Amino acid sequence: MAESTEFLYPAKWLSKASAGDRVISELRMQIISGKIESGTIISENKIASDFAVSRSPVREALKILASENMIQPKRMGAVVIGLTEKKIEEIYDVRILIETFVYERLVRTDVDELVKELSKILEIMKVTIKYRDADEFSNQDLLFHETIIGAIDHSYILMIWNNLKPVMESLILLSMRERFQENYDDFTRIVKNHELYIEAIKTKDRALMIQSLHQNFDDVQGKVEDMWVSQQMLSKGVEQEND
Amino acid sequence: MAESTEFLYPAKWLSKASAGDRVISELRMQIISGKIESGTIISENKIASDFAVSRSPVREALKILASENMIQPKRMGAVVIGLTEKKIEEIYDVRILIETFVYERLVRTDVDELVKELSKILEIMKVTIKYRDADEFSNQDLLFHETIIGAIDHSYILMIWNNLKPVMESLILLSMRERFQENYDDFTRIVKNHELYIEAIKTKDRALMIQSLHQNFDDVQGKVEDMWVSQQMLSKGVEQEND
DNA sequence: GTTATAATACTTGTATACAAGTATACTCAA
DNA sequence: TTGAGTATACTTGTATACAAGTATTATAAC
Repeated sequence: MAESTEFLYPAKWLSKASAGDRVISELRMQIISGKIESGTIISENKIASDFAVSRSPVREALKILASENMIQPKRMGAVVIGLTEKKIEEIYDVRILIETFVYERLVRTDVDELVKELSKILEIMKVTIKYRDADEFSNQDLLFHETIIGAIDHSYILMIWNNLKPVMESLILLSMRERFQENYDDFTRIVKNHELYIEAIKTKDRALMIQSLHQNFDDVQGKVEDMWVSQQMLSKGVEQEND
Repeated sequence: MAESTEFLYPAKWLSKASAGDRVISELRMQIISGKIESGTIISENKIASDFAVSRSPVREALKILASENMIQPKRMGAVVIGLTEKKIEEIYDVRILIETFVYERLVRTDVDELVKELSKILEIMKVTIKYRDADEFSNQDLLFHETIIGAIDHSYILMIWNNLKPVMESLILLSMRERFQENYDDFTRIVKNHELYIEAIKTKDRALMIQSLHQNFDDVQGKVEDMWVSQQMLSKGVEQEND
């Protein structure tokens, strides 16, 4: 195991978290970043000793990560799957699917409160950009979309979001950290996209919505993939087998 | 706790299952059937003693059920949520959403193999109807749709299905058991709907697909709700609070 | 060298013990 | 009767022990 003592997941987001939560979040980041290569075989005992905790919280973590398709249980141990370009595209397929669904509901309701809330989040995002806080920017970016989704009261659409969210979070964290370093100018465009998004919701202009939705995702997706591919290159990505 | 020693979940489906799996499946059935009323407060210890197992498998079960929105964790214990009419509608919203997405992919691929597979499943369904095997019919019904969804190779659409599946399974099991008793004639219509479904996939007739999809769900949904409402009446349904 | 069998070192699933925290009930004072 | 403070009986989170099963390795026979 790599000897870096650095944690990838923001420590401040784990202030009230249990050991299990820490293992889940950090392990996910290590898998998605490629620090743990796909194809690696892991076991409860191995992870437990790596993180210096007992099997109980680890067991919990592996169950979660398996449900997120980050690892695949075998008869003995589990093989790390991680993300591929294809999977990242699939994640955005689902996001477009559910956000389109949500928008169709939103046009039939009062969105004043939502628009105000989104405007607030966007302003906070601008501040995080100004102070180059990649982690908090990622947090607010996710919150922006979660707020939209939460605005329609739909427990199963929300369930999909909640299942997708952790992987998205890791992906966006890694992407934004890189872009704050390498492509700071990206953020003016991201802000503009989000403004467009709010405008589409406010005016209930379906065409504008479709446009901003795809523009937003196409932009993010391309960049996330770039980041991801380079990350994988660094850790000489291993081809996953399809059991 | 009710003194019935009868299990709601088919025992034969649990032949190779762990104690944890048994607790998950049976607990889910008891919640959805209303045997455990919504609003009930449960704890790991309580369920453990009810099922005569230790806390370890129960802990696992409650985590799963929480992710399915069947229970809601509190500071101490968890409150049983269960299903409402609204939530059942929401489940079918999502099914229509993903099956429509899947269909759009299917029209662009070779569906011969899939159509053959679906025809086989449908014939098995007919046999289970003939022999009035409600549980196996439910199994094949779910398999039918899972086969369609699995036909496009999309891990995150499949993930949504997998998240939805257990609750669907319980719901369909309860519904079909009742209909085999009370509305046996329903099944000729169900078979016809599935035939239409296969036809829509084979001919790649989008209009036919939309029609059969909604017809299928509208039919099932109405009936499931009827069943569910009457079940709830039996157990004098408790209004859930929205914490 | 090859193959069959046995020993060993893993693996997961479950039970149990303990620690730390939270709600409830009880006691005592006013 | 009411209220503050404490004791008690819960709760979850984690560590650990053990059982049963699986893969690997070593050993022995040919």
